Amino acid sequence: MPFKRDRKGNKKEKPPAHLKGKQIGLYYAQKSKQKKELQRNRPLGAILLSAAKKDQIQKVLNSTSLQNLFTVDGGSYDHVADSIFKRDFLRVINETIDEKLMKNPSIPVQDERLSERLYEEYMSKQDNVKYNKMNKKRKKLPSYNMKDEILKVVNESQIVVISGETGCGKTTQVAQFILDDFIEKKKGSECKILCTQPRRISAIAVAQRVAEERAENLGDSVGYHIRLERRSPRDRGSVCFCTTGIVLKMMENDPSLSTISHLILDEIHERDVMSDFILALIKKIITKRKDLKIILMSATLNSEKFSKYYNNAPHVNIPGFTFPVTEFYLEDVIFRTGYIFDHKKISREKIRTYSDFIEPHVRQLEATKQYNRHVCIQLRNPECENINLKLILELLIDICQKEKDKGAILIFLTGFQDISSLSKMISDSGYFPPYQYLVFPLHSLMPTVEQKQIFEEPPHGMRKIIIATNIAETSITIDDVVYVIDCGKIKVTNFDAATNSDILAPQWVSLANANQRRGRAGRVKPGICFHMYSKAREMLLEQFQLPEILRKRLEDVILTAKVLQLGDIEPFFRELIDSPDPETVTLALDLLKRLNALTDDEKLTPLGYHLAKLPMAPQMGKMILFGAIFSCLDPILSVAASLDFKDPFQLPVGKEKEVTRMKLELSRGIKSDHLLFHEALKGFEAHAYDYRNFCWKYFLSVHALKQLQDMKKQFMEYLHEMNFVPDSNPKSLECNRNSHNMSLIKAIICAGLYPNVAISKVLGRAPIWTPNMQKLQLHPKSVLAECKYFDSNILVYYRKIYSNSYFVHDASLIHALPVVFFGDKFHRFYEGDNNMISINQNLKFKCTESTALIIKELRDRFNWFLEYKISHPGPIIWGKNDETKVLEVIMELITCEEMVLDDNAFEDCD
DNA sequence: GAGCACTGC
Repeated sequence: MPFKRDRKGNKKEKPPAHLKGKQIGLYYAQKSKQKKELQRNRPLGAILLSAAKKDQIQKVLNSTSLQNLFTVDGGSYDHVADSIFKRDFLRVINETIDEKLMKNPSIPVQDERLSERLYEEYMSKQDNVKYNKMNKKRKKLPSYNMKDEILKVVNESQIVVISGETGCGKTTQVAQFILDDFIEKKKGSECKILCTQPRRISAIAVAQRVAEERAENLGDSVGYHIRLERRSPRDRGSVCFCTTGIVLKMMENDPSLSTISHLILDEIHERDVMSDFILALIKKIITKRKDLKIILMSATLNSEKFSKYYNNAPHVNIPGFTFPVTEFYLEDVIFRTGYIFDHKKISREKIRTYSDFIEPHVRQLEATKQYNRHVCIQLRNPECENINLKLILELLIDICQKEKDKGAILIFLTGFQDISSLSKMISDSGYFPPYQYLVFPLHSLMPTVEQKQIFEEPPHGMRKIIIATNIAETSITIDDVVYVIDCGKIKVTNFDAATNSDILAPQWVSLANANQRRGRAGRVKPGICFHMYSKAREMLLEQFQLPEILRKRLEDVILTAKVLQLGDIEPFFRELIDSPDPETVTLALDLLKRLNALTDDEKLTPLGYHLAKLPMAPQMGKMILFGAIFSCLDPILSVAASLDFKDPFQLPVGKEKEVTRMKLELSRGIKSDHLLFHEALKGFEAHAYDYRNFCWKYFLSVHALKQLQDMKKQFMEYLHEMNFVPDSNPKSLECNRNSHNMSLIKAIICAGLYPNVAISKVLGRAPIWTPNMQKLQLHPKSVLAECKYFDSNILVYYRKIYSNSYFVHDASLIHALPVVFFGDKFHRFYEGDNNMISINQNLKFKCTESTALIIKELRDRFNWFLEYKISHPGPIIWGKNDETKVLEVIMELITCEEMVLDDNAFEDCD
């Protein structure tokens, strides 16, 4: 065979002599495609079971009679023993929400004595000094002037849209107007208001503020309810501020919100999935509950859209009040700083597109002589549209030297890298000595987000500079900001149905974002905002960011819809304000069917029913159910909570290397980010008295760990309520018989995360690939990224996001058997003389015929058992009867495999 | 030799 050598000197096959020019290229393309195909088809390894082991398994299989317990009967579930589970499950799959609403009418509460008492209490408060002092402040709010108009509209119609900008006071006042009106009319007992907020902190903060205005403590007429935390107000004559998710969960049991008189949905312009979802549910509810009042509150910009959605519901607009903020654009910044942009090589086409866009604007500037020639030349350079940290630094220096007001400066950037670089540039520049400037990088991963200092007034003679992501747009509010520098970009994850993956990319902000950023400069006095984009660019900005429902995977949303008994998904999605892409819907339905959460005709399975009830992504739900069955819950709860909420590690600027080192130390050589999360929580929970030192040492967020610990408890309560565990303590012995078995825990992680499997072609080497040979990279934050040698070629992961390339953010190295036992679509086949098995066609393993048969039987037996257990929830009783024998065999195989392969790995290393 | 928007049950 003819060879030639490639650039690296390796032998390379020559193309046939008759091929010329382009054909040679095509020949090589074909070759590489074939090579990829070959790799795709290559088995990942061999599965070996000794004859003695097989004998032992066969004995267990012969001695148990589990298959008699369960026969599938075409969806009627007659075989399922009568139980609470069966009753609830059948109701959810067979009844529609409309039928449920009919059965659940509201009972108006009229308690004259209570109303009288509430009235007396309210009247006596009118002389309260503190109350009156607060009232004076309230009366200055723009919304206060519109009290009568708001009450009139709310009285006259079932649905009202109230719009107003920040500072108008709608969030704190509207609920109080309604409540006080009821009380004054001696109808206080008939009023029970629920008011939603999109974020946890705002629910608490608003409740505290309102209680203060009423000169009361939380728990009287005002309370809050967020996940894992609540201060309920009195039952009647009250307002409860809660997160949107809480209301959605309430509706699972009581879709008509039968005890509520008023539902206020605040900040609906943010268009998060949950509030969009509730908006659609309201349409169904209002026809059955004519007495329920709905008040929708949004920013002014898109309030019309909501009014139209409800058949032109009446709309009240409240003028806002903030201090004026002067706006400047890139033109002004270039003028001020005299900055000169570099010239970078870009394609001719991009130059032309840019020039078509900017030329009319620059010509106009030239004609009006608003700016000098320099500005016009610079604007014509396409480079001026990229984020330029040097220019931002020069602007910052200019502000500090020339502007008289010494208020705080807030800079919006897109991500960790930029924030970190700009912080370094600021301290290296020499213009910002630490005794005059307090510089705070602000990012969800940075420890500064938990520092009080950011909110406080700086010491005399010092000035705050905050460099933040969009976290400072809504989540974190710093009052004394006077200058805002807005880079004009924002990072957003979009789900891409074509590649079935999330894409994280910077894009231009929407006008709504830009307004919000600008508004951050005018909270206490007049401010200045610098937008780092031209007036021409502003003309092209979208009004709003894409609503979340168009950017997300839809598995969770579909499960929620199912458990709310909304029937077929597509008709319901069509009723939403914006309907998601059908392709994304299909992908989500397919995955739910593969997880065995939905049947082929889109009905919830018993497993799906449990997954829908659990407050987490379905993969994590499956994981904790398996953790309960295999009695290794505590570690699995830690993993599930961390993956579903957030990993507790922080990343201080400039400490990247050290964080990596400490993570490796904590992971003790186990190649799994998931087990690292478990170690973090284990350490935190073990150091009851000096957890702060532990957290400090390993760069862990105390706040995040506490919340994760609470989530574990909550998950346990759900499992207990579902009757999968005997009590609700995550640490209880019955639930943790096997919690020391790391191989088992990794196998259960695999059971939850499957089909998110990645493989490396060469044992122990990066790069890694999807089974369909898409190239992946381990994210540098993963402990596996540092790993020089893998002792297996299979790993499972939860998050895969495309940014510069496809990054796997968290991973665990696992061996073959967990995939073989817990993966779907098991096949046995021959390749030549070799007996093979495959999972989902794309993960192949060699093995003998008898091994394949015995594994298949074990798998079938386990799946029977699983299906039985899921539809007959009850704690597993170990060692007493047949049911645990199959589990024990599987566990033993999984554990042995790891030990054998570890030895092989050592030999390979030598 | 790498790099990580933000919420929520």
